[in-house]
Amino acid sequence: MKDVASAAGVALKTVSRVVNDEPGVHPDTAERVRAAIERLGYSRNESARVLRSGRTATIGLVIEDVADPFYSGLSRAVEDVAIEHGCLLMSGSSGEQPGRERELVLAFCTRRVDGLIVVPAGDDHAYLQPELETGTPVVFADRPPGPGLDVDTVLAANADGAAIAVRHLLGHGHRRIAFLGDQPTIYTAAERLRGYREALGPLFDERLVAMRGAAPGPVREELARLAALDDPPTALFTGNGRLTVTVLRALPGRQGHDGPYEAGRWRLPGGRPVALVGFDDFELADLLAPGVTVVAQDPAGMGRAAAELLFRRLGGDTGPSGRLELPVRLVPRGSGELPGPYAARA
Amino acid sequence: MKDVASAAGVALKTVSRVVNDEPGVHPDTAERVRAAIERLGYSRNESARVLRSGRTATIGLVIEDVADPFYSGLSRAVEDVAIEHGCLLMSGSSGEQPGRERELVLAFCTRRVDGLIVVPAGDDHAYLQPELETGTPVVFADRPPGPGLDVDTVLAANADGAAIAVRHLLGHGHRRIAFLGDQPTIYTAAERLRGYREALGPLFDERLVAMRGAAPGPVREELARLAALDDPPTALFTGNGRLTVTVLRALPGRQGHDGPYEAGRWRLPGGRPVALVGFDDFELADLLAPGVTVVAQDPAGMGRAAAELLFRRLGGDTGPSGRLELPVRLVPRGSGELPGPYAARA
DNA sequence: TACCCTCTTGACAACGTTGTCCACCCGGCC
DNA sequence: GGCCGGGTGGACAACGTTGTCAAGAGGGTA
Repeated sequence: MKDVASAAGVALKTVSRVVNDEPGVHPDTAERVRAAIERLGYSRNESARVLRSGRTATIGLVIEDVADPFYSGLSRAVEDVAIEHGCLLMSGSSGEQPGRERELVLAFCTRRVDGLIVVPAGDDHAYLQPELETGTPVVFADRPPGPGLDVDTVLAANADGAAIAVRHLLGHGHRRIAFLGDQPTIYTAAERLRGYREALGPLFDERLVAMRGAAPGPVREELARLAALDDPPTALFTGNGRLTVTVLRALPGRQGHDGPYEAGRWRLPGGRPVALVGFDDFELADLLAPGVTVVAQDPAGMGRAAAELLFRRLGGDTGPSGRLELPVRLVPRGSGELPGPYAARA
Repeated sequence: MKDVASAAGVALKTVSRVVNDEPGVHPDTAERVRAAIERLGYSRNESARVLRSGRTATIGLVIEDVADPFYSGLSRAVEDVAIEHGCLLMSGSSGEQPGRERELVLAFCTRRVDGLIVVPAGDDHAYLQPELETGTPVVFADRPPGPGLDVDTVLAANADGAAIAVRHLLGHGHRRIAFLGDQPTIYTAAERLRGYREALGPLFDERLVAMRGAAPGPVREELARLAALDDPPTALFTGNGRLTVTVLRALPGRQGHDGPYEAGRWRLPGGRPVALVGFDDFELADLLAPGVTVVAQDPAGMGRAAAELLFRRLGGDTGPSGRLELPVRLVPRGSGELPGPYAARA
């Protein structure tokens, strides 16, 4: 900027004024300055600007994993809203590790992001308190903050969605409905379990619950265990998108791999047909045979809602913090409509 | 930092030394300073640090769309390498618009990222020249830079991969092999077309080429056109992951939707069975019926390679810029092994 | 005791920008 | 002619950090 000033034969401050479109500069002078800027290929040093003004025009986003379609959809929506507000996005994946979540958040804070959107991995967020006190707005998405932290939060209707899935299966004549979910320490998994349990009421049977995560090994083991029960499930409810896919891979009745079974329905190990409803939609769910019935969340909607809340705060809204619960939607595609033993005759 | 200094009863510089683990501070003093830092909840202002040192410990990534699994996989790999080097990632989606690509790159530059990885949308990158001259290293990924720009580049073996796919289909007795690709203005699409054409040699027929992008409408139209030819294709080669999925959705012979056709093979509109090989792997390709044979790229490998090149430059490597071509891999799953009319008898 | 050396600490300038305040020029008015 | 006010431009400090350099303390040696 100094160079531009001397090249244009004006003072430093005049260049600053031109760059910031401030009033009080003669058009001719401004033109001379702009020419010098062009000639020297000058670009303002944002760090110095931040140092003075405190605004980075950058927001931070912490998610579990960009490579998970749920979070990449959310990411994209946040980015779009950020761009609308002239902001850029820094993002990081915590990989479900509380330590990494914390490191990312603090790294964003030292870089003085204007605001933060966090999908928490841990449940202790005391480390965020000082940042909140310095006035950095934070919005939690998908999972609520740990105790004692008072921030805006955007959640999906987890328990509701699970109940919808279970009632759908009950309505098709199923009474033995298994739940395969993520570790119950994860908020969304616990909530979905709660919805599942409440919707089942007295039909709830602990032996039909398997919450050992989405790794193929444990999923296979749990499916084998469920299939070997005296009174095995006639329907499965899977607790998230990754789990649904892992389960589908582990079921023997799938197309082109099924050996003795005819195509067109999913089966437990051993061969009994089984109905299936998954939480979370996923691409190609409609192309499988049969199509996979899901309770769909809207990741982009969640990202947009969180980002809009954040920018409302950045715009100066100091009202009490709120909690938003986004609705979910049942998408019937065939796998959840397989009639169970108690189905009403047509 | 000033507050910390006075709280600990030392000079500013001493605090700076402690914060940066510089030698020459008495352990007792350092302990006192650390206590004060803890007590005041101090965190270094990275902007000021950048202003002095010039390093932001941040790199920028411009891709087409984070929500596309190819790019989100690439993103994640870049992020992992960045974290290993103590860097954070800023990323943005250009949405295939050259103007947006440019804006993102320049926005990253004014924020003084240490380096950039770019999947270009446009083919004029003259605007990058000044940044290169100021010493910001740039790596192009997936597509090469426009003319005149001398930077490291990581590409997939696009033409090779297409040729592999075509030879695979030829080997199974197909002679009429159609190509459905993205707009030929996109580098990867053009390269794949080239590989397809070269592998077909005299069998190449312009009428079997459809390059109108991945939108469902045009894809459906092109499939209808191909099916109506006098000499219709017996095999399809699709030019990228999104296209493969769009084509699968548009084919009538799919499971649970097919009416008169038996399951287990893909069919053209009208009912003729058709073999299919796609460029790019995608999740669940193995669960479809039949499984979709693909030529798989490695998005994470590409991200890692690009990031490692970038950090080599940041580490001071000033050698001539290079071009890396990553191999691709044929994954047979059934759809590409359907025998064509010229298949050798068993 | 004088000297030198090392270890620790501090004062100060500088990074590039913006906010504050002041100086100047010009025309019009009393 | 003196004064005022608006329009323009510039000098300077400040943001929070780090690099440079020098000063002081303490110990060993001549």
